[in-house]
Amino acid sequence: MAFSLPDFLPYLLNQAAEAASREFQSRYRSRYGMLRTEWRVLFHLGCYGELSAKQICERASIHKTKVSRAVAALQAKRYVSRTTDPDDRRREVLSLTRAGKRVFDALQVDAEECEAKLTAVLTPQEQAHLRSSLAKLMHFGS
Amino acid sequence: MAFSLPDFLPYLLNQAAEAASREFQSRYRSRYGMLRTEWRVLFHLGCYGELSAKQICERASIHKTKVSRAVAALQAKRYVSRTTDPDDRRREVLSLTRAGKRVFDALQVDAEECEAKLTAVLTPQEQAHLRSSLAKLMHFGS
DNA sequence: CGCTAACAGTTGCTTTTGTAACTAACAATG
DNA sequence: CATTGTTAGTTACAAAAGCAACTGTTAGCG
Repeated sequence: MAFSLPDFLPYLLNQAAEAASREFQSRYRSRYGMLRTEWRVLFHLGCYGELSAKQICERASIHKTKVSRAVAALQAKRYVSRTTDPDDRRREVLSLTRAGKRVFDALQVDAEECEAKLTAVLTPQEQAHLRSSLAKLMHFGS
Repeated sequence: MAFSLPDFLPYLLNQAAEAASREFQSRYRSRYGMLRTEWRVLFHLGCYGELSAKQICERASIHKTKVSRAVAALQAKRYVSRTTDPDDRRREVLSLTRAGKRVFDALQVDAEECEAKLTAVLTPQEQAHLRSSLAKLMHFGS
């Protein structure tokens, strides 16, 4: 039986992911000069509150050097502040500054618009199925 | 209403795509020293026969510089050969060498194994829905 | 305690990607 | 046919990612 590239899940997933990302990317990039890892870190802090770099790495499965540099960039933009955890001085607790919260709020609106555009091509049932399947695949290797 | 990061499609899609890619990546990387764009180019030629770089760019929506470099790398590995199209001497027609075909055949087996592992976490119906939704999202911006 | 191992995070160096400018070939217009 | 514009593909330079080695801190164990 012939192999079909457009049915190969890693390929299909990647194509869909890139198409979806492009839409949102234009917003955080042009307006705030942020990189992909940067908005992710910002959103993690915005959605879940204070976290250490390590916790972000685990939740998002991003490598620690990427997070480290994203945090440094966000700190340079004054969106994120850090304090050393007094109970474990290796740990740096990250949180959004007021400016960071404002940017998060603004990008949240963009994200919702983007989500609306994407989900518009799917029925509510398709959306539910998609999310459920993606969630299963996401935790694949772990 | 609170924004939920794990329900945000660009994020969810990306996480799932990366998880799925990791599985296959280990194979083409360790065994053939190939990069992501390289296996894609190889598979395009393997699945569809002779193509120009431009055609691969369009089909896979990969930037032309990435394809250019992937083709150069595949040519250096003697997996791909090129001939100038006599009807349009700007055009370079690419095709797999015998060695390239062998590698393609081997990787096809790996791809099918990988696909099987991934689809194992989904029912046949879920798979069908997933593919259909991904296909819709894939052609989003175009 | 003192020693070793593990951990959080950073930095330096290499590889890969992105962007823009380039070459070479064709096409259209006057 | 000259000139201007367009296309296929490459290359040079800058930005970003990956990897390994490093610092500083905590934890375990003799």
